[in-house]
Amino acid sequence: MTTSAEQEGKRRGRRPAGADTKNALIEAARAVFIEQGYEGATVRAIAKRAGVDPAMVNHWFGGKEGLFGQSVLQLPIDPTMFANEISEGDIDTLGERIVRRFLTIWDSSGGGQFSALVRSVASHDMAVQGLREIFLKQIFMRVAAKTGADNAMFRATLVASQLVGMGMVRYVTKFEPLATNDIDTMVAAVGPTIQRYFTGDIG
Amino acid sequence: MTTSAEQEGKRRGRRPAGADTKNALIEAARAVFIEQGYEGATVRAIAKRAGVDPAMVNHWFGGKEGLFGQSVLQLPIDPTMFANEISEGDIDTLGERIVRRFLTIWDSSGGGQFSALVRSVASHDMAVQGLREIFLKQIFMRVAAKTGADNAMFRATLVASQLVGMGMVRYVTKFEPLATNDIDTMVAAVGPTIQRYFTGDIG
DNA sequence: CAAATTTTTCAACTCTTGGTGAATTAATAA
DNA sequence: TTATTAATTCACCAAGAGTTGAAAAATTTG
Repeated sequence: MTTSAEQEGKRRGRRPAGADTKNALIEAARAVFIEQGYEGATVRAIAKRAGVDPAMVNHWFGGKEGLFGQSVLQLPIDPTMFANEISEGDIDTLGERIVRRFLTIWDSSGGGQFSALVRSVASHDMAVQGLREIFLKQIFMRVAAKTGADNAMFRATLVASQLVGMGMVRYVTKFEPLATNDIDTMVAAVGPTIQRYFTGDIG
Repeated sequence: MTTSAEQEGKRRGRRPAGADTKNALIEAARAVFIEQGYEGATVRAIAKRAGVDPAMVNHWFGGKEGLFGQSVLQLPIDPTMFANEISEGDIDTLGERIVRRFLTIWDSSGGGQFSALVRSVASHDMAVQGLREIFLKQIFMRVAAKTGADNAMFRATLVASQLVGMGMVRYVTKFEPLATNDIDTMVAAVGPTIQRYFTGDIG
């Protein structure tokens, strides 16, 4: 009965306004990259999920690579703000504050955003450079410096290792009960570890 | 001058014996999967590296998937043996023993094997199930049970989080100085964390 | 030796990939 | 209104993917 041209949403030409294709693509890309990784995710699958033609990826982002950078590689935090927030306050509760802040941020996306970042790092070398820059130099290194302890860089990497690992187990592999334990429980368990890495005796 | 049939090493038919194609493929697969990830690694590239025809992958492993399982997903340790080794000895140095053992094992492949596993987990859901089974239930859970502490499963996941994180930073993102610090230094820094997760107060 | 089997290469097939350019339609400017 | 610009879809391409089946050569078996 219906010709292919009659079907709603398949007409050619510019859309009747209000349709934010760019954002739709970014959200779809996040989801698909999370589920499939960089290589596994296809431009076609992303476009389909966004309800848009695959050619739009090229039009708006210059290609798959560009879309990747504009979706997954965008952190949900402002590094400088993060560093400042956790720096101010009692130095003895620094570890607890960081763990709480870390989990609050990543929990808000159900862990998907964290998964995506790990996938990026695993399948895409360029992401590693970005992470090092942001996490280490802009955040942990800055915090470690404020404590005045020696071996600031080593301490920063130790902190990163525990936080990244906690994220892996909670968001990626989802080992129970760590994956669903409430934040307070996690703070009590992991906070002291971070605290020691920053201000304690590490050998 | 030379016809294609004259060139050495390109004749058809069975090879002059002694050529262990299967193993050559497994080793090549490990290398390429490590460097490229599952999707990024091509059967052709693996075969070329092994000096063998791509069709051999199908012949010996039934396809790319099979080769993946027989190469990367093989852990370089025997879980039961590992659990026993670290269980025996002074319970107060349990943490140190685990860190030392963990690093010794994965350092031996230059970290590549660990990277590959992470890549698998990130791009291949089936690997997660395998990891949970092996790491948690067969190793850490068993050890945690021996200590007689409460919350054995929570403790096991905490241990896993710190070890996985250490592996991520040392082998995957390679943040310095943690990436190249010698094992003794790492044991001194991280050992106490593991020890506390197993036998200490975690909230 | 002859027959059967195993191992290997080769060529080709099909499917999917990311990307391109023209055509089409809506929105906007003159 | 008319002309211009922006947004979207479509059909198609070249490259590369994993896989397949037949042919060829070495080995093993009878």
